[in-house]
Amino acid sequence: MVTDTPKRQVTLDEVAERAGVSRSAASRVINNAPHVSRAKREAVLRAVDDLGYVPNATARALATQQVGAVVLAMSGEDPAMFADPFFAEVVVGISSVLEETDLELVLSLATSTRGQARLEQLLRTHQADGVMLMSLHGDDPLATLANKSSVPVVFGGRPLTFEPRYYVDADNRGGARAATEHLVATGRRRIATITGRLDEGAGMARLQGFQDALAVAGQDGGRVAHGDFSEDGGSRAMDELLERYPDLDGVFIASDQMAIGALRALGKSGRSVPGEVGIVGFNDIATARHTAPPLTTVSQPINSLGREMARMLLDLMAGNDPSPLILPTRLVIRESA
Amino acid sequence: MVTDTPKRQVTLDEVAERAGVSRSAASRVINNAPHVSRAKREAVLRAVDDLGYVPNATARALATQQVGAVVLAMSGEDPAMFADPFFAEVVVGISSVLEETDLELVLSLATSTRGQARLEQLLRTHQADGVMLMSLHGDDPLATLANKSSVPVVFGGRPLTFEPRYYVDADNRGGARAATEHLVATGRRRIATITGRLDEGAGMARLQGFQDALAVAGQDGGRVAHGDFSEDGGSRAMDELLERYPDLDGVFIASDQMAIGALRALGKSGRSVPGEVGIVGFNDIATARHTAPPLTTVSQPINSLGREMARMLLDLMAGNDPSPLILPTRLVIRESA
DNA sequence: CTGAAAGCGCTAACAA
DNA sequence: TTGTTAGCGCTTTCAG
Repeated sequence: MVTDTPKRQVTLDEVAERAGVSRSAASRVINNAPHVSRAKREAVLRAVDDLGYVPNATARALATQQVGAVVLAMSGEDPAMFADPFFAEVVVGISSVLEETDLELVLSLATSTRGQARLEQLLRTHQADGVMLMSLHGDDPLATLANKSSVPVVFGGRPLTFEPRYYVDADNRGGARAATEHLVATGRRRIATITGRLDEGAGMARLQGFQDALAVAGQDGGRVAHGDFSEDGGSRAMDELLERYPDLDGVFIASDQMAIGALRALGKSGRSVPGEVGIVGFNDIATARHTAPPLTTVSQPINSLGREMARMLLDLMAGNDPSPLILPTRLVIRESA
Repeated sequence: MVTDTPKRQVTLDEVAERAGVSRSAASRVINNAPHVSRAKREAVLRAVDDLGYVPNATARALATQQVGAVVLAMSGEDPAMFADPFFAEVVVGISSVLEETDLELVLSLATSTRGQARLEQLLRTHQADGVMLMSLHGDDPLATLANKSSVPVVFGGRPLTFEPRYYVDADNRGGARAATEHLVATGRRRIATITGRLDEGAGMARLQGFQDALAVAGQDGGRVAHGDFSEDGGSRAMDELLERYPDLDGVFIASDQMAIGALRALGKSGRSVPGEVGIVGFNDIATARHTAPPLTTVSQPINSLGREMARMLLDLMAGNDPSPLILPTRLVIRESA
């Protein structure tokens, strides 16, 4: 027979009474603070056990002014974007470090204005002990808000408009440079790029990396078409590129999704990959291994990104002053370039 | 100039004082309860505005005994499994309905024993007003625990060991049946299956659907190999199938990931798809459109699954008694069968 | 319609 | 090492 969970909550007072000690003594035991005699400590523990006492987190939060939760907030107009496996992986990373603590993870996908307002409120009302902010677009008001918030905030990725004090980012620029250098090294001479959204830090950084590499190689970095990270966007951008630069022989594409779209467009135009044009993507999504041909791409340490964000936040909450982090990316060479 | 967020929290008392009313009156206004004169109401609202008052959620929670949060818990031994886009999509669905309410979403990935313990505690201590539970394996102790929990619980998918009172599930059995019927209808006569984990409801249901279809068609439903939903598992299972039934001409595979592995194994063995053997997968993951050949598969309404789980939970929390839901699946015919 | 007062369950000075 | 005493900020009877 399992002890049935009692309907009403067992309070600390009841435990104290049962154990024959004061409430504060009981409290000390629960939080294993010092200044409790061994005898009393054991009595309390026994009472806890008998009664099935479990501390009330809310009451504790009210008393300590600490919520016991951190929030991961992502803003953006399109709810569907969160379905990106990228986020799932980040969450797994974060979760794995939080699991070692007593903090809960609350997820806030702020898409609608309503959602944004809630997030804003969350930041103002100390409903969380810390905040992780991801994927801020353009001049997201959230960024400013977060900055003047009194709770610790760490950014995942860097917004365009300012450099946050605390952030962890992937080396997008370096990854893009490596990707482009690979194109150069394999003999491509008329290289173009399809960018991501340029109102996002990652989109811009990848464009810069592309240009860095071509500048160093002494090649023309002017062949650029704008995409939006989506498959269709990639396809459209590729069409545009093909029309403007029919003789291009290499393309660095700022996301694998776009690269998949581009592959389609390339196929329609009758170009062979990697024969006539080599392409390299970014992100190393699962599908990248199954396209035809398999995609050469840049892999990000997504899980680590989440992990490090969480660690940094914890550090911050502990009163330390951690340094920002930039995580290395890695070129994964497959067959498309 | 933006009003600076004051460091200390503005309390209701301060608002009341500023507005020249009692605290209870102020409280009523905030929660727009009746019995407040128009004049007072406006005075309070003005004070709120002037002071930048925002209610303290924790205090409110303590007073009302309502946390203002629901948790989405997923248990399972492998942290990586949460990286599955499936979960991301479910979360998006849930989030979209929660956004209309004032509830926060806390995410609990209980992988380690530590994590499980925390979840357990969460359930016992009323740290949430409701719980959504997903992907329970075998005889997960969580299931029992959740069942005798005093907070409303809705299941995503059905565990094997018992039929929960409240759940929303996809029609796995029906989907598998449709998939298999398609194989039959396209002339396959020696059809096998690769199952998922059979200690999961979905895995078992898909096997049953397979058998249903073959029984109706009067064919042999005995060609089965066991997989674990993973790509490698699918590949291994396909090898096994090929060895045992070299003449098979169709395979229903309980997940696209496994189907991808199977495709690889089939290629190695020199079989053509769909020429010599037709295959159909399950889930319609993004990659399914890009395999060679593109995968015929069963699509689940994942977003709706999340959505309906949230709705059902809300309903439950409102004191109603909703009926379980089974969401239809849909066969997506591409080129692999 | 209005306000006083009694909690919600826990923590943390402070005094003993 | 102990226990007493105030709170934390909000809600909610219950009289008026």
